Amino acid sequence: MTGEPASKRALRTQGRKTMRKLLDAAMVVFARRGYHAARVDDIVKVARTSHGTFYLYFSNKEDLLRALVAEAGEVVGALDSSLGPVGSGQDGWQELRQWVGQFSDAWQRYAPVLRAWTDLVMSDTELSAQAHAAAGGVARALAGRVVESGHGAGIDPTAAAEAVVAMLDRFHQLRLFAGEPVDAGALDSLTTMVHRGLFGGGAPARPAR
Amino acid sequence: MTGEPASKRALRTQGRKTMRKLLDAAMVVFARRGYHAARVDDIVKVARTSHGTFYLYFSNKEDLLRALVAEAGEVVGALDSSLGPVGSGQDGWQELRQWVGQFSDAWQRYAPVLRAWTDLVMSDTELSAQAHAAAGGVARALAGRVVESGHGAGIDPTAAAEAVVAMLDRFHQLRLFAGEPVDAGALDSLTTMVHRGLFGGGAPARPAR
Amino acid sequence: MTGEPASKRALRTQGRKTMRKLLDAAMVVFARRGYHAARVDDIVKVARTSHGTFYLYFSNKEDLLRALVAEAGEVVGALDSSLGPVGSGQDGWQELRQWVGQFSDAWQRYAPVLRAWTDLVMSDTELSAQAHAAAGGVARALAGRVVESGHGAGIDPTAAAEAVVAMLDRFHQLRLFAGEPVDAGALDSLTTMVHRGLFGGGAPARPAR
Amino acid sequence: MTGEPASKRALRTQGRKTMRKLLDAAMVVFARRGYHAARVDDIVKVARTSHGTFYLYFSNKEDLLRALVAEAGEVVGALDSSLGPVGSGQDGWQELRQWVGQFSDAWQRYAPVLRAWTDLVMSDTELSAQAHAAAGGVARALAGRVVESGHGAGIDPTAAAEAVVAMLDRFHQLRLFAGEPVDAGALDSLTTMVHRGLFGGGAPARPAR
DNA sequence: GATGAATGAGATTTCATTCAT
DNA sequence: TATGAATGAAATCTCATTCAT
Repeated sequence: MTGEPASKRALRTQGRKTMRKLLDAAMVVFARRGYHAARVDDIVKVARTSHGTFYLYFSNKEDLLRALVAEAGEVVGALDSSLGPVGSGQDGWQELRQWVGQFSDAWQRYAPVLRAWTDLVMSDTELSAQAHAAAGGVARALAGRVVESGHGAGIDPTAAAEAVVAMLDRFHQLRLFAGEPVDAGALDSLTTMVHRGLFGGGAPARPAR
Repeated sequence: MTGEPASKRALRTQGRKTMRKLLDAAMVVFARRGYHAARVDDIVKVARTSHGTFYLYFSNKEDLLRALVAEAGEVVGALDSSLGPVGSGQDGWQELRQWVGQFSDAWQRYAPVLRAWTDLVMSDTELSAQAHAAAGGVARALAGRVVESGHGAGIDPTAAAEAVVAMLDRFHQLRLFAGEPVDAGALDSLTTMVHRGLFGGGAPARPAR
Repeated sequence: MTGEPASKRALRTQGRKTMRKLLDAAMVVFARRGYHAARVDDIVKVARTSHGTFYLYFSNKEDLLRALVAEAGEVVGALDSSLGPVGSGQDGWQELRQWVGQFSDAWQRYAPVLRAWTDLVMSDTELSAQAHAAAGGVARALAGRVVESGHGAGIDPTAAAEAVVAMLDRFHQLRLFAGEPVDAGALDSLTTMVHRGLFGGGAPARPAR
Repeated sequence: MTGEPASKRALRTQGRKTMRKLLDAAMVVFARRGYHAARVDDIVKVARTSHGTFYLYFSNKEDLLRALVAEAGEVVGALDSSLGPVGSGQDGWQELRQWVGQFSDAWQRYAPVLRAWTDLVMSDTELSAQAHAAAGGVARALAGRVVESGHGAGIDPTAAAEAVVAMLDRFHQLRLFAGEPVDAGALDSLTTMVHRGLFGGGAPARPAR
């Protein structure tokens, strides 16, 4: 909280490499133990560097996590703009499905960061609002599509979109932290549920009628 | 790490009262600071008792949290059996809605416990599986109703039910920890979404046309 | 150190019984864990009584140990006067042997107390002098016999006698705390050594000459 | 209870110095208060270092004591091989006397360690056997000389040797902890006693006759 | 006489962070 | 740039002793 992260300094090639080693090591350790249980000692051991070096690049443990969250944020932020219009037909389902897949990929890639983040957020009331806001970015994109689709009658699109993001997030958390995979079939099911729930998607392959 | 003191001892009236005071105080403190930031010292101060007394009843902070989780579990467990058949019509929506409301009430009542629990689970890989299993109980009840309703075509009912529970859980988390209310309107929206998504619920009151 | 041992109070039959239970229980616990590691809790559990009762009879843990030591002291003190004149012949050996045997019996009977006592003495410089003085009583008796025997030329009888007591004490300690028995043969050997060393005892059965 | 930190790490010059400071400080504190009463806090104060530093080098108080015991063990172990053949004449007495003197020097040098060790052993049944085994090393050397001298008839050399070591040990303990010196005269007396008792030593300077 | 709940001083231990080299 | 020894605030936990019933 106090010091200055060295992030301000212009880094030479070697410096960048060391910083990268620390970030990667942190991912590994956060994956293993979460944020609180992760000791700076563990991180520098995995990075094969020293305590002193750590504080050359980050002002403290939280600073490092924020750097990782920022990295993750760039990838996750891409979700804001990658969802096209979602119709009630097969095309709409496909559109939604690819977006869900993208979300899942991003989540899995940064799972340790998200885990650590959740861990930190739980201890820091102030951060909770931020987290809500962050999820909000993605949710807004979705809410827009719901309104646009015209099938959101009787539904508060903001709340619904938030809920969908919450669902995707927590679903991945539960499955992955318990060591169970998030397979394509599960993502199909979630997609279908959301498609029907918010975009007027019909029962799939209800051929006759 | 062990955890056993008080559990073994048969408690008299006074003992029970003191234990209750500690559990309640912990709820308060966990709500304020989360699990990790909560110090045993804070808890005993709120409970107006002493450090030593704490360890008379719980072997450590985690032991106390587990006791609270067990209490919460009884209330949450009631949700397993409180969801009746859900049809695609208005009645079905009502049934689902009351269940969602019940979930929301339980969640809000034990919000601090759930927050603390999440906090702890994040640091303890072993517990993650347990948490998944616990959520599974409620999810199974829902999955059963989905299958029974016959509108789950193209959906893996287990995954979908899990996802709904995940959604309700995380949605409450996001809103409440950010200090925003979970109002009836939002619950209506979630209900509608799920009703359409899993139980063939139509657009509400789409009378004419 | 502070309070008043209730020992002052005149005890009724029931009171005596409870006190006895506590003393016996303490012997058991001291035997198992030594003085420092013995918790008052252990003692009252073995005695099937309560914390409060303990302090009704003893002002603290040390007080109880002193009571046990006093008991042991009566038995050990008998050694002061039970050693008759020790000649250089077979009779002298017999006299010495019976005294050594008596010492051994007393020691083994109060082994837990002696162990606890040693434990306490180690932590309390002030008590060390007392312990020395106590051992001195027995040693003086022995020193007297050495002088009297006329075979102590070139030997400081006080130091020698002290050393013999030290030897008997520590030898028992080493053997018994290590779980090995102190058999008659070993006592015979020690007796012979001392008999030759201080009382002019010859090689046994040096018949001729 | 584990015990490992510093042992693993390779120490630089500074590290060694700090460790030495801690070991020396512990000797001082153990001498003043014994093992149980010695607080880690006291040790670091004497060593003019910090609490945290202590745990950088030792995993706990017991670990430190074991390190000291190991050091003392090297010195004491030298006694195993420093006793030459002991005849029944003046030369034999001299040989024995120098060995006794060596024992006394070693003991006095490590008195605080031995005191602490005794203190710890009293609380830990498991360690008692170890202590017995350690004493055994020195005792075996002595037993060998007894057998070799041919004057051990009627004596179990192992028991006798053990007893002599026990005597030397406890005699020093009693005297030193009580603040009384172990003077040369006392050591002469003990030597004479053992020489006569186990090696056929005659009455000293019984010139005529 | 007896009980066991309550106390709180004090002991051990951890670990994020600083600093001298 | 890098190192790792040193720091010390804070956290956990124990247990002899007191006290209300």
